[in-house]
Amino acid sequence: MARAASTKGQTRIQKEKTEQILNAALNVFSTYGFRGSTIDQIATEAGLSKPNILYYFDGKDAIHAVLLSRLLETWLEPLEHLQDSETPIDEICAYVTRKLEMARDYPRESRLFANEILQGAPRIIDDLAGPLRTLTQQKADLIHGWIASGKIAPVDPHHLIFSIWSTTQHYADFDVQVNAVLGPQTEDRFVKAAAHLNTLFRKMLEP
Amino acid sequence: MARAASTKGQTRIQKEKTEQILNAALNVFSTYGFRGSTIDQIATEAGLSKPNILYYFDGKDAIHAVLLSRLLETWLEPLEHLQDSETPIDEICAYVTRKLEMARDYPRESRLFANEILQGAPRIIDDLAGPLRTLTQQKADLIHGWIASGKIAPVDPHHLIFSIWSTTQHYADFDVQVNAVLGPQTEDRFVKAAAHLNTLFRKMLEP
DNA sequence: GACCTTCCTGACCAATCGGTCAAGAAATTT
DNA sequence: AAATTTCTTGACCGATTGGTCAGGAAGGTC
Repeated sequence: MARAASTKGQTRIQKEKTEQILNAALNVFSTYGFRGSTIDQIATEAGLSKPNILYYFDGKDAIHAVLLSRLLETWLEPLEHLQDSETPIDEICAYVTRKLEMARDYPRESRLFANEILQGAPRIIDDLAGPLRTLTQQKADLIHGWIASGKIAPVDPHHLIFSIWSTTQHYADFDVQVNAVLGPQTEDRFVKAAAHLNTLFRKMLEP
Repeated sequence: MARAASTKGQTRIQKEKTEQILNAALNVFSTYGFRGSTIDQIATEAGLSKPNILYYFDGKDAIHAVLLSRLLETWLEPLEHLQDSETPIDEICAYVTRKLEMARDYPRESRLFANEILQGAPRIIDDLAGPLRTLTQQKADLIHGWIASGKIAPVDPHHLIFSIWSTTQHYADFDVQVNAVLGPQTEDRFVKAAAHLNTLFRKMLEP
């Protein structure tokens, strides 16, 4: 067991180096996926030697596992915040905005997730079919309630959620394509995207 | 130069084996990305020996290149078909439907593309910034014309196109997640998705 | 400053990687 | 059926992979 594995009793150096490694690993894994990434790449990126990486982590899998579990913690948070409201359209649009902000501020995490899903999600399939499914079903019920009371237009709640996920994460995962198509005028991309997605979902949900 | 490289004068066996290899390679590359895939994997998948693969193709890169160029040929086709019409909303919805059908019928191609983009699109960045950008700009102008004549509601044409790409491809690229969240009731997924996306874009575009 | 723990690395290992090659097997042509 | 071309593969190569280990350097404690 590597030193950093125990969450308790970390020295100053341990905290620094593990974060340094995880940050470098996030860069590498989010770009090349698990199988396409090497410990050497992570070591170079982190400015450390390979054996030093393996001093803090039990192996390539262990690093990836920490990143994934950290990711899943924060990934579901925005959806968890979706709650009953007198103005459900605003509530949903606020969720869209939050998701888009995450795509803007945490693109590496988004791509790490996308890579894992694309490759069949071997390491997180249980989380998807478990907690994520439960949470999604719960929020789908909430949305269904809004429909039943005529507060929003009738839509398939699950597919609405898929639309929100896909449209927002697109700006992180397909960033290269978005840049290539829009050209070098990069600055207000997320502002325009926010406005666009806001109208998109608002118009769809108006009864 | 491997035998299969010349498009002309292929023998029966050459045609068969190259297709066999490309099919296997599409399975592997679309799942693991370029760097995460190995020639051995492709060989096993194709039921051939590794040297036999390399008899038909000049190397790993060559196989991947053929798959990508084939992909790009067919990938832009649906968007190219988007043309001026008296009923632009129907025209756009038809495009959405076509894209969704491609996600249903060619999920491997979609994932191959997604993997390439996620990994920074090193091999197709020129196609993105060139032909794709030109075509997208052209269709954005077309959409802008519809807006100017009041036939559809005002939207950012580029971001509209992004929304169409992301929502449709989501059902191919994030297939595992969609399955996990929706559960084993898989059959009419694409039917429901089609209906959902139809209302989504129709309501957004109505003036 | 002596002692103990933590930290770091060069050298190394077996396995796998992309790719080569000579030589034999199978098709095809004559 | 002989000659020629096409096809296939076991054995092999150097480079890279994930990972180990002994031993030295640095940090912290008394």
